[in-house]
Parts: sequence; structure tokens; C-alpha cells
Amino acid sequence: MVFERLADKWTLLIIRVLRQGPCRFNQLRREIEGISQKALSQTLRKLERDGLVSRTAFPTVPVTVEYALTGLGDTLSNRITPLLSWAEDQIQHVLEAQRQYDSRQ
Amino acid sequence: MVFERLADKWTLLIIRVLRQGPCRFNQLRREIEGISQKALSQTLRKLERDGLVSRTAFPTVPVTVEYALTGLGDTLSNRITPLLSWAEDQIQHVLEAQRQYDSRQ
DNA sequence: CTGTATCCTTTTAGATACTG
DNA sequence: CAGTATCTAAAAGGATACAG
Repeated sequence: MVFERLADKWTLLIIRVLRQGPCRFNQLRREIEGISQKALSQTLRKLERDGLVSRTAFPTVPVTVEYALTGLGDTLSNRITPLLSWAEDQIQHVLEAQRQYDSRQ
Repeated sequence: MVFERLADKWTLLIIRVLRQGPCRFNQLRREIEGISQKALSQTLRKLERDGLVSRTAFPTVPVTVEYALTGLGDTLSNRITPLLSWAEDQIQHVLEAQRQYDSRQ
């Protein structure tokens, strides 16, 4: 299901980075705190398969690979950005709700 | 992290249902195809802890419990709805991309 | 009706090593 | 640089039983 792809932490974070422009593998790795090489690789492969992200290899030595949002991926990122902004803006409210909930137990 | 809560299939689907109005436990279960009692219960507890969903128990026999979006949850649902709409609208494009990707291997 | 607890199986994630 | 393969440990998920 498509929901399962969207409902993935790394998917959301990768798309957020790619929204700023094309990015190489290890650069993505550095930009996304906590992601492992394996998780990045697997998630990029799925996004590529879904037609949301493009992968371009340049025949340099060593090889250079650039990931970018496709047109479809760009329309998705327009829906994801408000969600991530909401999370950043409201995180304090969520943390406060958690404190209250925990203190009631 | 808040991302992990948002990046959850059941969270998105539960919020979509609650956006239509308050709902009881077993009604949610029926509306959300494939969710187990355990998954529904656990996800509702987390959403309640995060202050996104409220839980109200009515002292009937047997007990009646109503779940609803809080004010905070409502603001979140405003960001989630476009994402779910995107998924519904674009699913054919994604499936076509998958077919092309798979046929290239 | 609305859950929690437990057991058990299946997935997933992390670390490490290795390749073009 | 950009990955894949493998192994293991941890986490998640399903089924069942039971309780207020």
C-alpha cells in the first residue's frame, strides 16, 4: 500500500532534504541524523521504485550518484512539508501533553 | 520523536476517521480495515498521551468509550488530510512506476 | 463493550565485512 | 564513493485468553 511508504520516518526525512535540491548518497547520510547506510539505501530504492525519487550515476572515478525528487515526488513533498512544519511547531505542546499524561498514571 | 508518531500507518488512518467526528473503539476497528485490537488499542493510547486524541468513558453497562480529536489533533489532521488525498489521487502513478521499475530488472 | 496480558512467530534494525 | 550481503539482536505483530 502507498500509505505504508508515506508512513515511514526515513521517507519523510529524505524527501525533506531532497526538496532543497539533488543530493548525493553520503551527503544525505550526513544530513539525516541517525540514519544507517542500510536504511538509507533501502528507503532510496523504494522511493525510486515508486517513481518519487530519481537516481543518476555519473561515470566519474569513483562513481558519483545523485538523488533528486521527480515531478511526482515534488507534488508529494508539497504535502509533506506542512506536516513536518507542524511537528516542529507543535512539539512543545506534544511534550507537555506527554508530561501531563505520565503524571496522571 | 514526534516524527515517529506521525510516521505510522495506523496513526494516519485513525486520525482520518476521527476527523469525521468522535468514534467508539469497535466502530474504529470496523472502519479501519486490517487493524487488530492490539494495534488499535496501542495506537490510541499513544495518541492520547501525545494530546492528539481524547478518550471519554461513559458509565453505561457495558461501558461506552468515545475517542475524538483534540484541538491539537485537529490542527494535525489538517496537514494529514492533503497527504492522504495525494495518496488516493496518485496511487495509479505510483503503481505504474513500480511496474516500470520491476520490468527493468 | 473495551480493553490488558501473554505467548510465540515474524520483521525489522544495527553492526560488520566486503565489492565495483 | 556508493552500495550489497550476512548475521544477530531487538522489536513488532497476531492469536488467544481473560477482566472490568
